[in-house]
Amino acid sequence: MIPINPKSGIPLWEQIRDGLKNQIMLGVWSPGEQLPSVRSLATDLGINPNTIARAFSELEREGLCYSVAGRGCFVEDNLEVIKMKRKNEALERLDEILKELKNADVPKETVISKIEELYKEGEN
Amino acid sequence: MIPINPKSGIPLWEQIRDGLKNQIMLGVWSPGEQLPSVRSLATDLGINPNTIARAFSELEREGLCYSVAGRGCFVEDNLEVIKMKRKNEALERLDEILKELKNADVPKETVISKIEELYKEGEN
DNA sequence: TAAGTGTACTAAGTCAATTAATACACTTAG
DNA sequence: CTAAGTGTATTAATTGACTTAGTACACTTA
Repeated sequence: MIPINPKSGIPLWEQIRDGLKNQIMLGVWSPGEQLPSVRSLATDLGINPNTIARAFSELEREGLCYSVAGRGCFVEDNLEVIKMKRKNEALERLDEILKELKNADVPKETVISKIEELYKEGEN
Repeated sequence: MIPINPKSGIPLWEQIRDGLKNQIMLGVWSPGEQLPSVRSLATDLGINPNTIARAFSELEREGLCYSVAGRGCFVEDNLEVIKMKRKNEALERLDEILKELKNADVPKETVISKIEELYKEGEN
């Protein structure tokens, strides 16, 4: 069951999206497995089916699942693809920041030392 | 004269803020120099003085100028301080991205090669 | 065919943001 | 001291976006 707090100020569809995302990432639902239907979740949580559908739609946009009209919503078969996509997005943002730092005359060595420092902390 | 487009969807105060920011960065107004007054800009552009004041307030928050009640709004004397602040903000964002990349198992070498590549392009 | 699925369209309600009207407080030239 | 100029605070109206729900539609499959 996904935790819902209507008074939190956070939109219901976001709470549902994040709850499902967590479950998917934790492996509660296996790749390719069908997620609970829009209507069953709606009745379980006592809210409108469209709100669930919105959450599904966002998850699909993020690549975590795919919906088929008349059949249901299924967990993405290959979660590695998603991780790869996120990696690439992060690398693009890195490019942006680096350009900005270069324009601000931050020397290359400063940036590199930041990296060395961070990667030293863990075991990666 | 600052370009204004009321139909653009971008708030007037943001357009004014960005226009003034550009002029300051380009040196149209010298450090310490008094900017046009809230009311003169308001009548020039045909909008409410409060909208101009909002733009000024934001510029002050960003450190590009400072307002004195009864006297006027003046360009910050030391623009280098501002550049330094922005540099630090960019470095903080760099930290965020690096953490994310590390979590996504992006090897240190990939990140460093990105840096080498970018800094090779220009003359910095 | 019937029951289940996702989806599209519309509308109501809420809430935040923008903008303006107005009055206030301060500084300074005269 | 006063008047004209400055920025600022408060309030309100309006607009617009967002969330959510109601309802109907289109598709799939047992």
